[in-house]
This record gives sequence, structure tokens and C-alpha cells, in this order.
Amino acid sequence: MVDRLREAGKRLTAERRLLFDIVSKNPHLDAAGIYKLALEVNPKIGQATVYRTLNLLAELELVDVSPLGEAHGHYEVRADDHAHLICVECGSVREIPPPDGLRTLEDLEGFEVRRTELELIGLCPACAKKRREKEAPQTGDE
Amino acid sequence: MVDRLREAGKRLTAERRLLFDIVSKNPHLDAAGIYKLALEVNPKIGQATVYRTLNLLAELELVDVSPLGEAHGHYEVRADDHAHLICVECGSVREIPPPDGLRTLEDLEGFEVRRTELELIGLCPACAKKRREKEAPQTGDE
DNA sequence: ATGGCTGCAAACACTTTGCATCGGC
DNA sequence: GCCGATGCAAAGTGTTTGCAGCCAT
Repeated sequence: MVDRLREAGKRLTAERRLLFDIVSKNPHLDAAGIYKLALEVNPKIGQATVYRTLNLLAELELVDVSPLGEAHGHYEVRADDHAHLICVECGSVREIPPPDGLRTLEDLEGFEVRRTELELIGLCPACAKKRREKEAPQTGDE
Repeated sequence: MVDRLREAGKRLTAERRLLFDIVSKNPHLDAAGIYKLALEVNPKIGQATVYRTLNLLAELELVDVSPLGEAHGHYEVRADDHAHLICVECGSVREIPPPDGLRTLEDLEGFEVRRTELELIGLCPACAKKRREKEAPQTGDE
């Protein structure tokens, strides 16, 4: 994470460290939850910092914003793609890592699927092309 | 849709018809976009009605709220599960229906996937059980 | 020492709610 | 005719922004 910040010419502050740390250890918190945990460590951190930092980390692709069905966006550190089992009733989230992952329905272990979302997020052909043109061989990373 | 409303003891109004129709024909609009289209047909429809109706339709499981990566929630009529190709650059959304769907990567036709989200939305075992207990044979549908 | 980052609070955008009226059943 | 649904506008919630001081570089 340090490297990525440096790369992007951003500064490494205690707040950023803290927030990234919280997101790492708590995969499915929303901004409010992250803020709350942050307050316990640094009582005078501001929510603006939380939002700014999460946006920054998302831009640097260090964390992902996971939409999580009904609820609001939650944050988690970028990792191997995995499935989310999201309960519409209690909001609980279970993760299924990909290797041992979703090979059979039995892996769901009693979870009752109502609907699924498969989102492939990236660049459409046109934008991918534009980006390649715009981008110098080594420098650019947004 | 009419039936589902009836079932739930809800009334069939022109506004609900209109909004459902708009969502049907425009799979990836957000609330604001839906409202805008609705205004063209019924200039005095209120946004509150749009929100209330969309929430109602979502509750009746007639439409889904699709989180769509970076953007805000979008609405679409419930249909066969399909994948979304979401461009982070221009925000375009392409749908891939399941039968002809994502069997090979070539189906992506040049889309450059950066990350994927697989969300299985439903009831965790505990809540599924609770719901079965609470639910009378015929009456209850929350 | 400098410019980016932070905290604070105001601004903003989106969604929900209260109430009187309207209209489906 | 009754009770739910609507339209309007105000309230609520979550997120962003402006600015002065602070701190990583």
C-alpha cells in the first residue's frame, strides 16, 4: 500500500494507514462503520478524511467498493475474486474464496439464493482502446 | 405485474404502470433517469412516487436494484440472471443473457475485465429457517 | 519550508416522510 | 365511500467541498 501511494505521489499519513488497516481487517464495513472504528483509535479523525481516503484507496485500486445487494457500498481490500453470500434478511455477508469456491451448490451450505448478480467491471472495447492510445508506455496509471 | 400487485393487496395506478413500463424498456436507469422519463409522459408525477413505486416493485420482486459497480443503484425488471459488463471509464453497461451467456471469454468481445463481483443474494440458513417458521402456509409475504 | 492532508462545518445530492387531496376498488 | 396512493415540500441521511492550520516529504 505504501508503494502504491508513493507511486501516485500521495503522502503516507497516519490516517491513511489506519483506515487501510481497518478495511483490511474488516472486509464488509461501510463508510460509517469504518469511521466508527477509526474513532476508537484516533478520536479526532473526521468523516471527510474517511470518505476522502476510501475514495483515494479505491482509485489506487487498493480497495474495492462492493455494492452488496440491498445495502450501501461496503469496502474491502482488493484480493482474489470471491463470491459474496448476502442475506437480505439480516444483512450478513459470507465470503466464498474462489479456489475452494463455488464449484457445487452444496458449497452454499444452506444459503437460499434468491437472485444473483454477476458484474464484470472493467473497460469496454472503445474505452480500452482510447486508454491505450492516451497512455504512454510506462508512466500513466490514471 | 398486475397480478403481483393484486396478490399483495396493492392498487394498480397509472403511475405504477408507467414506472414499471419505463423500467422494463430501459434496463439501466437510475431513479433520476426514470423520473425524467416519467415526467415526459406525466408531467406532474412526483419523485416521491418514483421512489415509493420503485421500492414497492423491488419489494414485490418485480424489479431488481442492480448496484452496477461504481455508479449508483440502477433498476431493472426481474429476469433471468444475466451478467453485466460495466465500463469503469464511460459507465456503459452491456448485458449478457445467461443461455448464450458467459461460456467462454470470447463472449466478452473485447471487454477488458478488471475485476468481477459475484453476488448471491438471498437468505442465510438462519434467516431462512426463521422465515419458514414465521410464515403461515399461505398468508404471509412480509 | 512547502504543498498536500486533515478536521471542522457548511453545502450538496439523493431518498424518505407528513399531510391534504385524489382515485382505485 | 373508504382507504390507499399521489403530489408537494420539508426533513433526513450519506457524501463532498471550502478553508485554515498541520505535518509528511
